Amino acid sequence: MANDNEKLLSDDQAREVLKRIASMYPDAKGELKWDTVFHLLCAVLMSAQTTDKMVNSVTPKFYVDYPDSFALAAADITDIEDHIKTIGLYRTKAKHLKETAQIISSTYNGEVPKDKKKLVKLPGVGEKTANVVLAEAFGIPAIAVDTHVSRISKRFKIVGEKATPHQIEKRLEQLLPEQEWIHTHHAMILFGRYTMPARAKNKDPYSFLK
DNA sequence: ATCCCGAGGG
DNA sequence: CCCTCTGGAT
Repeated sequence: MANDNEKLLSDDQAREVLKRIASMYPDAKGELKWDTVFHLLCAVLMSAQTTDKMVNSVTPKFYVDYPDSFALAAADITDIEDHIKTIGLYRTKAKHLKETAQIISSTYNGEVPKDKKKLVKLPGVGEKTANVVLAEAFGIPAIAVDTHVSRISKRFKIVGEKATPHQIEKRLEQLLPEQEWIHTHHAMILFGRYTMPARAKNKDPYSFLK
Protein backbone atom coordinates (compact mmCIF):
# COMPACT_ATOMS: atom_id res chain seq x y z
CA MET A 1 0.00 0.00 0.00
CA ALA A 2 1.24 3.44 -0.89
CA ASN A 3 -0.10 5.59 1.87
CA ASP A 4 -0.35 3.52 4.95
CA ASN A 5 2.60 5.16 6.64
CA GLU A 6 0.53 8.27 7.35
CA LYS A 7 0.49 8.93 11.04
CA LEU A 8 -2.46 10.93 12.24
CA LEU A 9 -2.22 13.53 14.95
CA SER A 10 -3.38 12.71 18.44
CA ASP A 11 -6.46 14.53 19.70
CA ASP A 12 -4.29 16.96 21.68
CA GLN A 13 -1.99 17.65 18.74
CA ALA A 14 -4.95 18.20 16.44
CA ARG A 15 -6.58 20.56 18.93
CA GLU A 16 -3.35 22.55 19.17
CA VAL A 17 -3.20 23.00 15.38
CA LEU A 18 -6.86 24.07 15.26
CA LYS A 19 -6.37 26.44 18.15
CA ARG A 20 -3.47 28.14 16.41
CA ILE A 21 -5.38 28.49 13.15
CA ALA A 22 -8.36 29.93 15.03
CA SER A 23 -6.16 32.46 16.83
CA MET A 24 -4.68 33.67 13.53
CA TYR A 25 -8.11 34.87 12.41
CA PRO A 26 -9.88 36.17 15.52
CA ASP A 27 -12.45 38.10 13.46
CA ALA A 28 -13.11 35.49 10.78
CA LYS A 29 -16.62 35.31 9.46
CA GLY A 30 -18.41 34.32 6.28
CA GLU A 31 -17.65 36.47 3.26
CA LEU A 32 -20.77 35.89 1.19
CA LYS A 33 -23.10 38.88 0.88
CA TRP A 34 -26.70 38.24 1.90
CA ASP A 35 -29.73 39.96 3.38
CA THR A 36 -32.43 37.34 3.92
CA VAL A 37 -32.06 33.67 4.83
CA PHE A 38 -33.46 32.64 1.48
CA HIS A 39 -30.88 34.75 -0.31
CA LEU A 40 -28.12 33.25 1.81
CA LEU A 41 -29.29 29.80 0.75
CA CYS A 42 -29.16 30.91 -2.89
CA ALA A 43 -25.66 32.34 -2.48
CA VAL A 44 -24.31 29.21 -0.82
CA LEU A 45 -25.87 27.03 -3.51
CA MET A 46 -24.13 29.19 -6.12
CA SER A 47 -20.78 28.98 -4.34
CA ALA A 48 -20.01 25.36 -5.25
CA GLN A 49 -16.61 25.19 -6.98
CA THR A 50 -16.64 28.96 -7.29
CA THR A 51 -14.97 31.73 -5.28
CA ASP A 52 -17.24 33.74 -3.01
CA LYS A 53 -15.91 36.84 -4.73
CA MET A 54 -17.48 35.69 -7.99
CA VAL A 55 -20.74 34.88 -6.19
CA ASN A 56 -20.78 38.34 -4.61
CA SER A 57 -20.42 39.88 -8.05
CA VAL A 58 -23.73 38.43 -9.25
CA THR A 59 -25.92 38.31 -6.14
CA PRO A 60 -26.81 42.04 -5.76
CA LYS A 61 -28.77 42.07 -9.02
CA PHE A 62 -30.05 38.56 -8.35
CA TYR A 63 -31.47 39.66 -4.96
CA VAL A 64 -33.23 42.66 -6.49
CA ASP A 65 -34.72 40.74 -9.40
CA TYR A 66 -35.70 37.73 -7.24
CA PRO A 67 -36.63 39.18 -3.86
CA ASP A 68 -37.99 35.93 -2.43
CA SER A 69 -38.65 32.26 -3.15
CA PHE A 70 -41.97 33.02 -4.83
CA ALA A 71 -40.33 35.30 -7.37
CA LEU A 72 -37.54 32.84 -8.09
CA ALA A 73 -39.95 29.90 -8.34
CA ALA A 74 -41.89 31.74 -11.04
CA ALA A 75 -38.83 32.92 -12.96
CA ASP A 76 -37.80 31.71 -16.38
CA ILE A 77 -34.91 29.27 -16.19
CA THR A 78 -32.96 31.01 -18.94
CA ASP A 79 -33.41 34.31 -17.13
CA ILE A 80 -31.91 32.79 -14.00
CA GLU A 81 -29.04 31.42 -16.07
CA ASP A 82 -28.34 34.86 -17.46
CA HIS A 83 -27.97 36.22 -13.92
CA ILE A 84 -25.34 33.67 -12.94
CA LYS A 85 -23.59 32.95 -16.22
CA THR A 86 -20.24 34.23 -15.04
CA ILE A 87 -19.95 31.69 -12.24
CA GLY A 88 -19.18 28.05 -12.89
CA LEU A 89 -21.71 25.23 -13.29
CA TYR A 90 -24.38 27.79 -14.13
CA ARG A 91 -26.90 25.53 -15.82
CA THR A 92 -27.02 23.04 -12.99
CA LYS A 93 -27.15 25.82 -10.43
CA ALA A 94 -29.97 27.68 -12.21
CA LYS A 95 -32.02 24.49 -12.33
CA HIS A 96 -31.40 23.75 -8.65
CA LEU A 97 -32.13 27.34 -7.62
CA LYS A 98 -35.51 27.31 -9.33
CA GLU A 99 -36.48 23.87 -8.02
CA THR A 100 -35.38 24.76 -4.50
CA ALA A 101 -37.38 27.99 -4.69
CA GLN A 102 -40.44 26.05 -5.82
CA ILE A 103 -40.22 23.72 -2.83
CA ILE A 104 -39.61 26.50 -0.33
CA SER A 105 -42.43 28.64 -1.65
CA SER A 106 -44.98 25.85 -1.92
CA THR A 107 -44.05 23.45 0.89
CA TYR A 108 -42.55 25.81 3.45
CA ASN A 109 -44.60 28.95 2.83
CA GLY A 110 -41.54 30.81 1.67
CA GLU A 111 -39.46 30.19 4.77
CA VAL A 112 -36.18 28.30 4.73
CA PRO A 113 -36.51 25.35 7.14
CA LYS A 114 -34.28 25.48 10.20
CA ASP A 115 -33.72 21.75 9.93
CA LYS A 116 -30.80 19.93 8.43
CA LYS A 117 -32.77 16.91 7.23
CA LYS A 118 -35.18 19.15 5.36
CA LEU A 119 -32.42 21.35 3.95
CA VAL A 120 -30.48 18.40 2.54
CA LYS A 121 -33.55 17.25 0.63
CA LEU A 122 -33.59 20.44 -1.42
CA PRO A 123 -32.12 20.09 -4.93
CA GLY A 124 -28.52 21.28 -5.02
CA VAL A 125 -28.26 21.36 -1.23
CA GLY A 126 -25.89 18.87 0.37
CA GLU A 127 -24.39 18.62 3.82
CA LYS A 128 -21.91 21.45 3.31
CA THR A 129 -24.52 23.92 2.07
CA ALA A 130 -26.97 22.93 4.80
CA ASN A 131 -24.34 23.46 7.49
CA VAL A 132 -23.44 26.91 6.19
CA VAL A 133 -27.10 27.96 6.28
CA LEU A 134 -27.61 26.56 9.78
CA ALA A 135 -24.50 28.28 11.12
CA GLU A 136 -24.66 31.60 9.26
CA ALA A 137 -28.38 32.22 9.21
CA PHE A 138 -29.52 30.57 12.40
CA GLY A 139 -26.40 30.52 14.56
CA ILE A 140 -26.71 26.77 15.04
CA PRO A 141 -23.29 25.17 15.65
CA ALA A 142 -22.14 23.29 12.54
CA ILE A 143 -18.92 22.70 10.62
CA ALA A 144 -19.29 22.90 6.86
CA VAL A 145 -16.57 20.87 5.17
CA ASP A 146 -15.57 22.57 1.95
CA THR A 147 -12.43 22.27 -0.15
CA HIS A 148 -10.38 24.35 2.33
CA VAL A 149 -11.45 22.56 5.50
CA SER A 150 -10.87 19.25 3.76
CA ARG A 151 -7.43 20.16 2.44
CA ILE A 152 -6.20 21.60 5.72
CA SER A 153 -7.50 18.70 7.78
CA LYS A 154 -5.64 16.29 5.52
CA ARG A 155 -2.46 18.34 5.16
CA PHE A 156 -2.04 18.53 8.93
CA LYS A 157 -3.05 14.87 9.24
CA ILE A 158 -5.98 15.60 11.48
CA VAL A 159 -7.71 13.04 9.26
CA GLY A 160 -6.46 10.50 6.74
CA GLU A 161 -6.05 11.23 3.02
CA LYS A 162 -9.14 9.26 2.12
CA ALA A 163 -11.48 10.77 4.70
CA THR A 164 -14.88 11.80 3.35
CA PRO A 165 -16.34 15.26 4.08
CA HIS A 166 -18.74 13.69 6.54
CA GLN A 167 -15.93 11.91 8.38
CA ILE A 168 -13.95 15.15 8.53
CA GLU A 169 -16.96 17.00 9.92
CA LYS A 170 -17.46 14.43 12.68
CA ARG A 171 -13.76 14.38 13.56
CA LEU A 172 -13.58 18.19 13.89
CA GLU A 173 -16.81 18.31 15.89
CA GLN A 174 -15.47 15.67 18.24
CA LEU A 175 -12.25 17.63 18.77
CA LEU A 176 -13.82 21.02 19.47
CA PRO A 177 -16.38 22.31 21.96
CA GLU A 178 -19.59 23.33 20.23
CA GLN A 179 -19.18 27.02 20.88
CA GLU A 180 -15.98 27.03 18.82
CA TRP A 181 -17.30 25.20 15.76
CA ILE A 182 -18.43 28.23 13.81
CA HIS A 183 -15.39 30.38 14.43
CA THR A 184 -12.88 27.59 13.81
CA HIS A 185 -14.66 26.76 10.59
CA HIS A 186 -14.38 30.35 9.37
CA ALA A 187 -10.76 30.59 10.46
CA MET A 188 -9.90 27.38 8.59
CA ILE A 189 -11.41 28.81 5.43
CA LEU A 190 -9.46 32.06 5.64
CA PHE A 191 -6.30 30.16 6.55
CA GLY A 192 -6.82 27.94 3.53
CA ARG A 193 -7.65 30.80 1.23
CA TYR A 194 -5.03 33.34 2.20
CA THR A 195 -2.28 31.63 4.19
CA MET A 196 -1.95 28.03 3.01
CA PRO A 197 -3.57 27.83 -0.44
CA ALA A 198 -3.86 24.61 -2.38
CA ARG A 199 -0.83 25.48 -4.48
CA ALA A 200 1.50 25.64 -1.48
CA LYS A 201 2.00 21.93 -1.69
CA ASN A 202 5.54 20.98 -0.96
CA LYS A 203 5.98 23.20 2.06
CA ASP A 204 5.76 22.10 5.64
CA PRO A 205 2.21 22.93 6.80
CA TYR A 206 3.58 24.03 10.17
CA SER A 207 5.60 26.80 8.48
CA PHE A 208 2.29 28.59 7.90
CA LEU A 209 1.31 28.62 11.57
CA LYS A 210 2.10 31.48 13.89
C1' DA B 1 -16.18 7.56 -10.91
C1' DT B 2 -17.86 11.20 -13.75
C1' DC B 3 -20.06 15.32 -15.04
C1' DC B 4 -21.03 20.23 -14.63
C1' DC B 5 -18.21 25.08 -15.96
C1' DG B 6 -16.68 30.23 -16.06
C1' DA B 7 -13.17 33.24 -14.10
C1' DG B 8 -8.84 34.17 -11.97
C1' DG B 9 -4.07 33.18 -10.73
C1' DG B 10 0.45 31.24 -11.62
C1' DC C 1 -1.01 26.30 -20.65
C1' DC C 2 -2.67 24.11 -15.93
C1' DC C 3 -4.81 24.37 -11.37
C1' DT C 4 -8.29 25.89 -8.22
C1' DC C 5 -12.59 27.77 -6.37
C1' DT C 6 -16.91 27.53 0.85
C1' DG C 7 -20.16 20.66 -4.09
C1' DG C 8 -23.85 17.95 -5.43
C1' DA C 9 -26.30 14.63 -8.36
C1' DT C 10 -26.08 10.67 -11.23
